Amino acid sequence: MATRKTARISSRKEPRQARSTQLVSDILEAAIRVLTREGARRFTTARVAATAGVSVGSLYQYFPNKEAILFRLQTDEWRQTSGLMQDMLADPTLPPPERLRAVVKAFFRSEVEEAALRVALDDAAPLYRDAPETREHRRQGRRRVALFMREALPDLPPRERSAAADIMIMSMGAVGAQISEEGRPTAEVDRLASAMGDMFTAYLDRLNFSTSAAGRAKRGGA
Amino acid sequence: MATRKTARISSRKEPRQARSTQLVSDILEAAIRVLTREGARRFTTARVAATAGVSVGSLYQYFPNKEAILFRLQTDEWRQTSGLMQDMLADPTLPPPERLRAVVKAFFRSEVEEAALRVALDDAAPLYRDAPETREHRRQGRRRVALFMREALPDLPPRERSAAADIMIMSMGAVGAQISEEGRPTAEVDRLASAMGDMFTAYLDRLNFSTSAAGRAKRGGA
DNA sequence: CTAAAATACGAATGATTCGTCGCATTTTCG
DNA sequence: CGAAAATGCGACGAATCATTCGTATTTTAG
Repeated sequence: MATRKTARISSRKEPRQARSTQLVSDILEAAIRVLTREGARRFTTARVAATAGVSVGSLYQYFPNKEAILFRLQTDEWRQTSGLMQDMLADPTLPPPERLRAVVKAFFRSEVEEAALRVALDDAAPLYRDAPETREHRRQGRRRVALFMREALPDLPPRERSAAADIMIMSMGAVGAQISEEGRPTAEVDRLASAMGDMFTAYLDRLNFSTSAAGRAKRGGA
Repeated sequence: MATRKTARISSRKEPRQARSTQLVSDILEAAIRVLTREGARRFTTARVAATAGVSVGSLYQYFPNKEAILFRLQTDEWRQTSGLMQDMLADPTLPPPERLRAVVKAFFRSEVEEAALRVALDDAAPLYRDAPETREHRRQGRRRVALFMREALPDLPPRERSAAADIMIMSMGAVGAQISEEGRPTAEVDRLASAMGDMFTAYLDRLNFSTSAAGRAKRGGA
């Protein structure tokens, strides 16, 4: 087991002047450039600073360490899709399976959109994966899906329902890491998204069918 | 994009005497220990050598670089499950869906069995991911699944069939990275494996049903 | 305008790591 | 046995990096 030190990852100090605000956003922009163009292995504080046109010292004014920059990028990425997912999963005008399809499709699209960044962040994951903030993000994601599942699979016992949710989350979690080829045609991405959507809905339908059938049988219905 | 140098990963020289054969296996054993106990980040040649009770120089006699050790471990892991999968997927005595369930279950079990090692190898993946040998392994895996799919989804057009295969491979690929908590009870692992098996079979059934129904309709049948 | 606070700088530091090389020891084989 | 080949050793060179700290510059506020 890799015993990690559950490092603190929070901002060192908040930028107060316009100058420093600009500096921070320059650094973040540069960090993305470095990460996508050079990869996680070459993501060094010196390179980021140079790319941003700042000095390392300045960088360390606002980020306690390298992890913090990566974590910030990951957080931004996560926020960017998370809100969308939330809205889609809760949309009351669509039946649950349709919502799920929509979410899957949006997710594939967004993962492919910035494939290089996603892969690089993934490679760098060991650096920030165990941070408490990261855990919190995961927890929230699970909670949202769980809420959706209660609606999509109302008759399933909680234990099986959460297994179903876990499996789907797990499957989607693999997308970013594996779809990452550049220049992949949109049609192919959509085909894959559609396939995963089909798989999920087929699964949901079967779960609902078998439990409601069992329920009817128990209650003496046809 | 991370432009990598597609490093050569092959043995530097073959051990000829009993002494050196032992040395190599000592190194590999130590490598596993270091990787599982210390994690990918602390996996250094010095630590591996020390753990094995050998010198760095000796290590470099039989491995051209650090990647080679990791790659060798990954290959061994892969071989260990690959044969089993192959047999299960091709077993003619079971209907395809049952085979798939069996494979999924076996896969979950094996991933959890050595969770720490899998996760660490995953973290180290950037070091060997782009090696040609690794690509070859992936290619073979896909070919096997494709073969299975031709049997499980005979009526599906090839394009959709391969999308289905990709989605399932992708989903299973996520298991190792995400199921890794230690001390996870076997019951829970099996529940998850079972859920994924259910999902896959529900998907297969639906694909078969809809295409065979469409086929019947086209041919004028009921 | 001026003193204090905030911000920016980047050379220096200390730690880590990979991989090599010349030499010592052990094994093989005639 | 004895020479040649194989194996084993670990100090060392070279490179890379994260992070700090004393100083210089800019902004703010009185």
